[in-house]
Amino acid sequence: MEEGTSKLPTHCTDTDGDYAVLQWDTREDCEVRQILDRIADKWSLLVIALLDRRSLRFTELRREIDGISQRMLTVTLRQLERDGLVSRTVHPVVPPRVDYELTPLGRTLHSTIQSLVVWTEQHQNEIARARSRYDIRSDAS
Amino acid sequence: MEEGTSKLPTHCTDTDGDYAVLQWDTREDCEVRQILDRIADKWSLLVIALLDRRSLRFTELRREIDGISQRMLTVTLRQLERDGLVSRTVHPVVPPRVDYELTPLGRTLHSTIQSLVVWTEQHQNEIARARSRYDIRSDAS
DNA sequence: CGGTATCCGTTCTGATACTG
DNA sequence: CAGTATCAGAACGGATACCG
Repeated sequence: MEEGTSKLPTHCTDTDGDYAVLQWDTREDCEVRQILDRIADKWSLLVIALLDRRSLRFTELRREIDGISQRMLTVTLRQLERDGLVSRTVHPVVPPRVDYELTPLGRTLHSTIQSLVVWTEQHQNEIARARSRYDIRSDAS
Repeated sequence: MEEGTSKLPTHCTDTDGDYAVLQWDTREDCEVRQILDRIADKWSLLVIALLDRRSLRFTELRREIDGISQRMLTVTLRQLERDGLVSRTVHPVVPPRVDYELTPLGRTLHSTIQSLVVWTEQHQNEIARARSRYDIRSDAS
């Protein structure tokens, strides 16, 4: 199961100048690239960000994430569960109750995601201005 | 242009317990959601991460990002340029030379993106194990 | 309530051909 | 070299119907 053809060095840490440089695997099928695609997903990001602090039920998540369909929430939660980032707890009651919460691994990711969200909130006006500038220039062309 | 129907509070910072809680706009057309979709994009993430330290030419970026098509690199770079995250410099020489580099705004985003990449690298094995566990359970069902 | 299964339009993306 | 334009196939994602 360990690779035979030098598969998966995945990244190497290198020193260039006076600080560490991260050089990741350039291959498309690289593990890191695949995982990034998953967690940087439109819906995954929101689910992880919302599962801060307390567990949420399926319907609560759906209500919080405007625009998500039942199908996409299910798909997203299954992926996150598969990746060990979210845990799913079924309470055997009627009507059914299912709680989702971050696993310890998921919680370590949460802070990084949160800083991405915070960055976006703090810079949204700057980005909006940049877009206006760009669009005006394009119109003038 | 300022909203008339209480548009765009976009997020409010709230205190609950002993630390700040971020509650963002749940609306789908919210600015933050749109921007997150852009920067958390599969290719954008990689471009921003690669543009650390030095500017890169179009072809250099294409070589570094395995699997990206010319079209998608162009599209991605235009979006990042529009958002004011990447600057495009055309050198009037033959053959043409175009350099891309992070703007100051882009550089502030870079560190956040980088920590996402680092998180992924550090936890890829843990995720791979979680996936195996999940897949084995599913097979057994 | 919390799903699954299916259908089907839209969107994304790569391949290809062409250009300044 | 660094693109643009076009097109077709694949993937995404919503709507709907149904189930434990």
